[in-house]
This record gives sequence, structure tokens and C-alpha cells, in this order.
Amino acid sequence: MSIIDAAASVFCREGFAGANIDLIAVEAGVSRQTVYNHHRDKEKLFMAVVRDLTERCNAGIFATFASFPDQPRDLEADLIGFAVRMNQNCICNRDGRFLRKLIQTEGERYPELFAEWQDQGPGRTWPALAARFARLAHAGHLAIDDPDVAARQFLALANAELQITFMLGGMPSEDDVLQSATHGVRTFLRAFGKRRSAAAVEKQLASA
Amino acid sequence: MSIIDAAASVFCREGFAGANIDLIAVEAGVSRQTVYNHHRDKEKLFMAVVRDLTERCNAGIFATFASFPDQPRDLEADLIGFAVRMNQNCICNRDGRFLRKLIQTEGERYPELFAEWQDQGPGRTWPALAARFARLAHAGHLAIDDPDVAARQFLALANAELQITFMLGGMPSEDDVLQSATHGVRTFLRAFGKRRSAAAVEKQLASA
DNA sequence: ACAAATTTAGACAGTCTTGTCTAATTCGTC
DNA sequence: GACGAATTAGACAAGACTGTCTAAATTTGT
Repeated sequence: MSIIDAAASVFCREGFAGANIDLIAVEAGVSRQTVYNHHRDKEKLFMAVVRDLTERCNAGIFATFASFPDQPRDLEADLIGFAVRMNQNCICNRDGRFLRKLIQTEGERYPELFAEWQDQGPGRTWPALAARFARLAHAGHLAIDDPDVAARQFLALANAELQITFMLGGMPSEDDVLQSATHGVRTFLRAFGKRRSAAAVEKQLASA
Repeated sequence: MSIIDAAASVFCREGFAGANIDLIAVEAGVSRQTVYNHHRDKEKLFMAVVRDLTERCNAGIFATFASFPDQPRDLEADLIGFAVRMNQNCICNRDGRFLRKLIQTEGERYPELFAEWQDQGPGRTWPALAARFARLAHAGHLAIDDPDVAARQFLALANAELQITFMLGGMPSEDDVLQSATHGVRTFLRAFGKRRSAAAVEKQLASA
């Protein structure tokens, strides 16, 4: 395991103050001095960890975006699949859990570092997801007013039942992820799906 | 400020490992020895803090539940008001932010303590909120299959746009809270509101 | 095989923290 | 005012951690 990986693990488990450089060195399989050679001090090491995690998470998120159902065959099933992949590959995986925890625990202590994360992370991924939903709406598959709002609500709904697990830093089971995604997507489609509205049917009735 | 309050503040800012008992004593305006007299050691003090916060947050949540719109005049406006109160009085206030942060940062280290929180907190509040929505549905104001799912999704939607602020431990502005609640409730009602469905109108058409 | 660069083990000073102890002081109550 | 309980300041030992240093060992490239 690389020094950065070991450091990520220890920083997450113990917090910045509680993290022990000796332990990081042991876990990385190197001597303490090597840690200090590569990364000047504890704080620099921490920054390197956050940057590394942000980068890898972003890569995972954009890779998963590539599987967004732009031309859905079964909209509900396709969106559920996408939500599940999003969770499994980006939010619940090692990097995602670690990054989230570091942001939560140390975010206030390093404003500039996490401002950078916000720009590079959500600042780039949210609009990208919103654009996908906008295209889906434009193609007639959804009825969306504000794609940015819809994108945030999509993720919020897909994770609605995993909140407590996330809070405690745990890893939800595959079943939990699937169930939360299923319920979330169903509600999302009840809100934004393009069933013929009652008004449209009435109009059709009137013209008949 | 009481010892518990000061400790909550310091534990949240610095984490358990980084929290300094001297600092807690100063912030509480007592001597270090008094802290040790009241709470045997750091860990006991931490437990007392979590218990106290859980209790106060629960009280606030149930107090806010009392203002749930059981007989809504304007369902959208009433639910938005409820969502805003929920956020302002329970989730974004001092106790709520502190408790959330302690759960996130130290949850894994004290499984039994936070299992207790889960039982006493979400374990009691979620079903209570679900019951309110069930009643609202039974009275004909909403079309809900599973009130537990709906309750979780209601909160997820109401907070959908505050996630990043929560992650960083920040305090969203009143405007942000109102906007997130408004968008969230609108989507919630698009999904669960009782407009006549297209199917119902068709049935009416067929019988005519 | 050799030279340069890197890594290692271990010692080390300096700092910080926890939790205890003691003796003096303050507070509440009668 | 007097007595018992609580609080305070400060010293203290024991332990932990960071970051540096040195000399030996190992790896790397040629």
C-alpha cells in the first residue's frame, strides 16, 4: 500500500489530530523517515491525501456519468441502474467514503483546501449531471423545469435511505443500495416522469 | 456556559483526539479539576455530551412535529413551512449541527453509544414523522404507498440543496433553507400530491 | 561491480496531554 | 459568623507524538 493510501486510511479512522505518523509508516510498509522524506510534514501529507482522493473520486464520477441512460429503453430500470452504479462506484466505495469523512471532520480547519475540493468536485460534477438530465428532458423523456435542482434531488432521493449508514461511515449492503435507488427513482419519476397529465387527457376527451 | 456545552463545542471543533480538557475548562469558566470532578475522564465526558445533545435534539424534533400540518389549508405552503421549521429548529441549529458532526467523526469509535443514539433518535423520530404523513394520506391529502419511505424522502428532498453546507459543518442562510424546502416540497407534491391521475380521468371517460 | 541515491533503525530533544494530588480558597447554608 | 462542601491554582509523573539527526544498509542505474 502506498504512503498516501495508508495515510488516507489512518486519517479517516483516527482524525487528523489522532493520526499517528508511525502507524501510517507501518501500514504503508515503510520507515517513518521515508514518510517525512516524501511529504515534508503531517499537514502536507494530509493535503496530498485530500487532493489524491478528490482526483480519484472525480475520475470515478465522470466514468460513471458515461453510463448515464441518454437513450433509455426502460427509463425506470435504466435510472435505477445508474443510481446504483453511482452509489457503488463513487459514493460507497473506499475513496468516496474516505473523502466524505475527511471533508466532514476537517473541512472547517482547511477552508482553502476544501474550497478547492468544492470547485473541482461538486462544482464540476453537479452541472455535468444536470446537463444529462436536461438532455433527457429535451428528448421528451422527462418534464423538468430546473435541471440543476432535478439533478440534486435525484441524488438526494437515490440516497434517502442510506443517510444514517453514511453518517456513521458505514458501508450499506448491495440490497440497501438497490432498494434506496429503486424507491428514489420511482418517486423521481412520479414527480418528473412524462405520463400524460390529467389535463392532457381531459383535453383529448374534449376534442373527441 | 456549562461544562457540557463547552465540551460539545470543543469536541466538535477539534475532534475527540484533538480536544483539550484545559481548553474545555477555560471555555466553561471552571478549573480543570472541576471538569474531572464532574465527569470522571475524557471519554465519560464525551459520552455525556452525546447523550445530552441527543436528548435536546429529540425534544426539539418532537416539538417541531407538533406543528405538522395535520389539517392543511394550503398543503404546499404548510409543508414548506414545516420543512423550514424542521431545518431551522432541529437540523441547522447548534445542537443539531454538533450532534451530526460528533456522529460523523466519532461514530465508528463508539458503536454502542451511537447505536443508542440511533434507537432513541431516528428510531423514534422517523416512525413518528411517517405516522403524520400516513394520516395526511388517509385524510385524502396525499397519495402515499409507504409512509416510511415517503417520510425519509420528504426530508431528503427538503435538504437536497443543503448537503454541501452540511458536509462542511456550515450554517446555511435562511434563504438557502427556504429555497431548498420550496423546491423539495414542490417535487414531493408532484410525486405524492393528489391531482386526479391520467388513469383516473381515463376511467371517468370510459364510464361516461 | 560500483557509485549514487534512497531507505532504514534508532536515538533524541522538545512539546503537549491526561489524570492525580495537595493545599488554599470560596461558596452555600444554618 | 461558622462549618462542611465544592472549587481553585498549581505542581507533578507518566506517556505519547512530532520532526530531526546519524550512521548503517539497501536499492538503483550504468
